[in-house]
Amino acid sequence: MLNKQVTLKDLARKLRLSVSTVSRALRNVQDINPETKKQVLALAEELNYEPNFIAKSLVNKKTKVIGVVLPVIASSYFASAIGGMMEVADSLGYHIMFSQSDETIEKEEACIKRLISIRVDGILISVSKDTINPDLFLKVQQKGIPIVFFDRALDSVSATKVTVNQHQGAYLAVEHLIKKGYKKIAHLAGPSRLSIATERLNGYLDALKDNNIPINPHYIVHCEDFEHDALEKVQLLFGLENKPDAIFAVNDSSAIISIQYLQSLGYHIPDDVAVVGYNNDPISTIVNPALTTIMQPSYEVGKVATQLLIDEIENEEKPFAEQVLNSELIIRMSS
Amino acid sequence: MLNKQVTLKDLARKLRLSVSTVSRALRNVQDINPETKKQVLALAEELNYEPNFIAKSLVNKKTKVIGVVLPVIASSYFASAIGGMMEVADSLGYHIMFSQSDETIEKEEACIKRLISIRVDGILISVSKDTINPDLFLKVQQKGIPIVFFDRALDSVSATKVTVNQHQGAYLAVEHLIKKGYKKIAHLAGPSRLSIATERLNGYLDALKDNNIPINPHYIVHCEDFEHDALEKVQLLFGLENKPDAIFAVNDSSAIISIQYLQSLGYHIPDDVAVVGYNNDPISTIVNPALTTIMQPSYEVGKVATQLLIDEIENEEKPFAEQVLNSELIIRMSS
DNA sequence: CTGTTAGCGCGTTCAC
DNA sequence: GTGAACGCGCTAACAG
Repeated sequence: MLNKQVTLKDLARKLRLSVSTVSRALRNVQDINPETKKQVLALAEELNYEPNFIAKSLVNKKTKVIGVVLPVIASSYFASAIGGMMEVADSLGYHIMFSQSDETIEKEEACIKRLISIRVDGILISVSKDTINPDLFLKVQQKGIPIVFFDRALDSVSATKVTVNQHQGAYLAVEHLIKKGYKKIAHLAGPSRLSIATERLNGYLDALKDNNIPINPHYIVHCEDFEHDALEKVQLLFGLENKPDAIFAVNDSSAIISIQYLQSLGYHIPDDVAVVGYNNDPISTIVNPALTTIMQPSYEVGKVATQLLIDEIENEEKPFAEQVLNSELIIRMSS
Repeated sequence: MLNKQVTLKDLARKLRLSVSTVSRALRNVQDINPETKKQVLALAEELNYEPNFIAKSLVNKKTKVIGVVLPVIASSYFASAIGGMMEVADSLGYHIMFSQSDETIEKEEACIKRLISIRVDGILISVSKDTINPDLFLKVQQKGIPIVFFDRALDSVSATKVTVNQHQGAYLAVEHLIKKGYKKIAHLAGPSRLSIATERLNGYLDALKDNNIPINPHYIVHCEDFEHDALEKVQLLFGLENKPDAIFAVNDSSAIISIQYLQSLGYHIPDDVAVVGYNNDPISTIVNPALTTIMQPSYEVGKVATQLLIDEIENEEKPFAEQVLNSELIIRMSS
C-alpha cells in the first residue's frame, strides 16, 4: 500500500494536460486559463495532492530547512531557545532539523556532516564545551552554507554570533541588592572552569566596585558542581563570624537550596537575608518566597539567531553581525 | 560563493571516469577496480564530497527522516521524550524533524501537511488537546505514511500508540503512603476536565479501596488551574476539623507548594504530614525535604514510539501495537 | 495560454 | 570493470 503519493504526472494524465501546465496552475505563475486552473485545483484537492518538497529542493537547490546543533535539547534554556527558532522559521517558511552533540566533539562533527548531506540551507550551532578546532566550521562556510553561532560561540571563526551577556545579568542582580540596602553580599559562584561562571563573577565584582562596596573574599565561594555542593558552601558562608546579609547565586537551584537552609535556621527571607538567583527557572515562582532572579533572553536568542541566519541565506553578501543580548531582572519576594 | 557543493559529476570529470563508476566506488558495491576505487575515495576526501541526500531520497523514495508533531517542545516531559526519540532515530540512521502544534488543531494540521510535503517516512504525534477529528490521520495513513501516537492518542483512529498509565502511577503513590502507615490521605487533584487528572484520581481511589481505607470526600480537592490555585486548596484541607496526615498531589509544583505551606505552619515533613508529588521534575531533588514522586517514563515513551514507527516503516505489514507504559515511584524524604 | 525539452544529483538497469 | 541511458518529481527555458 506504499507510495500512494499523488504526483503532478498523475494529475496531468487524468486531466489530459502536460505536467508543466499543471505545475503552473498549482503555483499560479504565468498566465493560465482560469478554467483549466480551476480543474487542476479541484482535482488536486480531491486527490489530496501535496507537492514533493524533495524534488523541488533538488531543482532550486534550496531545501528551506535549517539545521540546529546543540549540546542537549532537554534543558529549559535550550528548549526555550528552540521555541524562538521555531517561531521565526515557521513564519518564514523554513523547517528546522535538530541534532544533539551531547557535548562531544565527535557527535558534533557527525551532526554537521549529516546536515550537510541533507543540504540544509544554513546551520545554527551552540558548540560543545570542548570544541576548539574551527576547521570544520570553515569547511562548512567554504561550501557556501551560512552558519551562525548562538549562546556559545567560537572565537576562532568569523561568523555571525548571538550570545548572552553574563556580566550584565550578574551586575543587574547585585546592583539590585545594593539598591535595596544590602551591603554584605555573598556570591555562590559556579565552577571556575566555566566561562559563564567567571563572567557572572566578574559582573558581581564590578557591581560592588562601582558602588564602592569593599570586596570580601570570604563571601565568594565556588560551587564546583553547581547545586550539588551548594548546600555545604552556604553553610560555609553562614559559619562565618561576619555573616552576609544577601546571596547572589549562580543559578536558581542553588538559590533555592540557600533559601531553604536559611529558613531552617530561622532566618527570614528577605528581611534577614535576601537571595537572588539566575535563570528564571519555573521553580522560581513556586518557592516561597518567590525568587528574584535573572531571566536570560533565551527565546530571543533563538529568534535573533534564526532571523540573522535566514538573512544570510537569502542575501548572499551580508557582513557578519555579533549580537550580545542583555538579561532582565525579575524582582519577586526573596529580595 | 554559493553552491560550492561537490557532486558525483565533479569527481567523475576530474577523474575522467563515468558518474556511475564513481557512484559505485563510493558505495563499494559491485566489482570495482581497487585502484580506481582508491583514487575516487582519495579525491572525494580531498574535495570534501558529501553525498546529496535529497537526490538520493528522490530516487529511492525514502527520506530517512521522521516527523514529530507535539503540543509544545519546551516542557520537561516532552523534552525528555524527544531525547528518547533522538537516541533511537540516531542509532538507526534516521533524522528527526520537529514541529509544534501549540495545542491548536489548525497548526497541527499545517504541521502534518508540511511533513507530508517533505515526504517524511513516518510521523510521530502527540495530539493537541482539542483534536477529535480523525480524518487527517486517516488520510496520512492512506498515503502510506505510518503514524504512531505517543503520550496522547486518538481513540477514533486505529494505529500504533504508546502512552503512559496514569492510574498505575497514582496507585503506586497512594499505596506507598498507606504502607508507610498513613491513613488520612488527601488528594490535590488536577482539573477535572483533563483525562490525566481523572485517571490519577481513580488510581488514588482504587488504592484506598483495595486497602480498605474509607474514602473521605473532603480529602479530595480539585486544583482547576494546577499549581495556580494549589495553595488555597491546601489551606482548605488543613482548615478541616479532621486534618489529613498525607497529601498526594497531582504534580510536583503543587506538592512543593504544600510542603512550604505546611512548614510555615510548623508541621514537620514527613513526620506530621507526608507529601508525594508527580512528574519527578528537577525541582523535586532541590527542595527540602526532597520530594517523593512518580517518574513517568517519558524518555522511554520516546524510544518505544520511535522504535515502533521505524519498524512499521521498514516492515510494511505490521499489526498495530498499543503499549501502555508504567511509571515508577521515586522515594525521597518527604514521605 | 500550453506543450516540449532539459536538467537538478543520484541509483539502477543494461550493454559493452 | 566500466559507461550510457533512463527515471525519481519538479521547475525553467523555449517554442508554438
